[in-house]
Amino acid sequence: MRTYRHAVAGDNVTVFVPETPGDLVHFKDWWVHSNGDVALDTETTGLDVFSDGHRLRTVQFGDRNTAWVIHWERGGRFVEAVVEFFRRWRRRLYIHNAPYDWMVLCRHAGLRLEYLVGRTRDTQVMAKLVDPRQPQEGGIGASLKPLSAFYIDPTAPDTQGDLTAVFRSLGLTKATGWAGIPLDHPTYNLYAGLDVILTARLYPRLEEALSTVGVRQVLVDYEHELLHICAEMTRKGMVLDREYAETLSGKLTEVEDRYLAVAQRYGVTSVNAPKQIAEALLGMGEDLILPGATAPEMTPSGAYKLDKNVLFFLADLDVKDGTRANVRKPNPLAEAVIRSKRAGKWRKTYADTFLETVDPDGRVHPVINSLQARTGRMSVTRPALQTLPSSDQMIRRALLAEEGGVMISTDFAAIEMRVLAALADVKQMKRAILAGEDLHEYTARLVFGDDFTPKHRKLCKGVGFGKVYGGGATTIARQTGAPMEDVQRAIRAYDRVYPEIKRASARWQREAYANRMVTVSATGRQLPLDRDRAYAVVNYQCQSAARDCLGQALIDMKERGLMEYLRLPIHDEVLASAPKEDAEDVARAIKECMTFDLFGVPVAADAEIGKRSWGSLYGADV
DNA sequence: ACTTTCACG
DNA sequence: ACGTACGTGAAAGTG
Repeated sequence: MRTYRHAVAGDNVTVFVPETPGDLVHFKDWWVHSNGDVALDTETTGLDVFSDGHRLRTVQFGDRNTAWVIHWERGGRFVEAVVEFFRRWRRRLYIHNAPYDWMVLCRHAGLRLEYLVGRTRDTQVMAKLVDPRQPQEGGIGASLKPLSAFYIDPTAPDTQGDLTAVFRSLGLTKATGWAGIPLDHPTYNLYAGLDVILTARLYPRLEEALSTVGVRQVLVDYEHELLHICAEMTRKGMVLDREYAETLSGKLTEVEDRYLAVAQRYGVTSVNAPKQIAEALLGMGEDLILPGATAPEMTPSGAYKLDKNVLFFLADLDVKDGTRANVRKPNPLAEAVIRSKRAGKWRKTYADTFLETVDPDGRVHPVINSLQARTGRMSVTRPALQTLPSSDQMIRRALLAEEGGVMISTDFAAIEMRVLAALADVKQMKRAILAGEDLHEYTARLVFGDDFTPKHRKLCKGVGFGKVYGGGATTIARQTGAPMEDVQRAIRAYDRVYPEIKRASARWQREAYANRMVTVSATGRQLPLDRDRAYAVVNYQCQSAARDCLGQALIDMKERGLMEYLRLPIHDEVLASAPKEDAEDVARAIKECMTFDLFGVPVAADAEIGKRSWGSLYGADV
């Protein structure tokens, strides 16, 4: 038996690494006689759980003073020792970022997700419920290292970061190190063990912290249900039309190169280098001043701003639909940059990522972070399926329903406005929603009278967004393109018609100041505000409550037996795949789960049934 | 590591 | 007193 000793918060802790079947007997003695819960972690060859070569290397178990690193990779009795633990263990498992280890153990140890889910408390979820901010926003950070440093021991080692240094000393990289480091490497084993000891120590501290800030157990349980649902969706994944994706990648490369060649004629070697492009454009006699402005717009660091707005204007194209704007002479360099850059982004970020992440069965498994944003919103990575272009079906066309199935997309109708009406108890708004009116049309009529125009409606929609986002007249004018006077008039009228919004904002801000700058959501979520952006409280309240509407709807869907159809949550939308003949029923059931009362405001949803590809729900049929 | 840009809700 | 657009992930260039 290898043993390693280390100090954690002044205590001597021990990491045991069994080397013989005889050593494994001691491991069993430990867990059989343990009378508490244990922390669990795994080390693998990489993050790509669903790829062909992915392997499980070690499984670690521990309490606050002891860790056992079981070398699964050795096979035989070592594998049996782990399997026996899971067969007999009936108490809690503490896991930091559980969905990853769930996937690993399901795939490599053949465990049932339900078994693991029922036993797990995820310390990362608990930490995010105490403080959902990312480190760059002033939070502690959700990974084990900063949390351990904060809650347990400021000198806790950076087990991941320090290992990267070890990888380098062995001639390995961050990418190859996890697979290539020898199984017996002392640092690897010590750190593998420390991770579970730290997780075991983190759990009670987080329980304390949750109770101190007043997060109720029901919210913790609800988050764990969502963790499960999202893990099921990740595990199931989505069918990729691989041939289409390959062809698409090729076609995009072609476009990218063709327009890069045009840009090169003007001395631009990279379409992603704004500095070069600005220089070339100035050399062509452009002043980079947008209509209505008196000087070129600059970035915070003092460079010329050369984003889509500027480039589309220079190319005389409409930013929204890409058609000719006919307001100036098109600049050919600007147009080439737009086209090459877009094709490059779509290829690299989407088409190629599909092909890089697809599993041997032709499925992609997006990682769904069920509790990611500081408002509680979910995020999706590898690939980032929440951000596929929607202006064109080209990219979404690559993702398919199951064979013989169709895609169903169901989205909440104006969820954030409805949530605002409910949370702030906006009387007139509630009345309009209950009467089934188009909210922005209703507002336009109240503000501009019965002879309001579509422009007035658009403006009122913009003001509504402004209210939800906390924007002012300047931004709303810029976003809607409406004249400043109209915007100001609409805002004044809006405040008259819906006075409760300002009152709620003031109340939420006041309460936050009295509560360590934290506003508490309708579901009891802690939402820390930035001191210099207290106005964002309206957005945090709305975005967060809307996220919980989606969360509750997902839980209801699972309870109604719809889990197998669910593919992806997209903030106010749920994407599903169902057999053609069941599509109507599934769509209706999903829609019912997304239809409910929220403090007297009806929350509604619309379901759309497409064809086999996700793209069929966008633009022309496929 | 930071900045800029762009894809989404 | 007044006004402030919100939340993400990803790629590439810059220094």
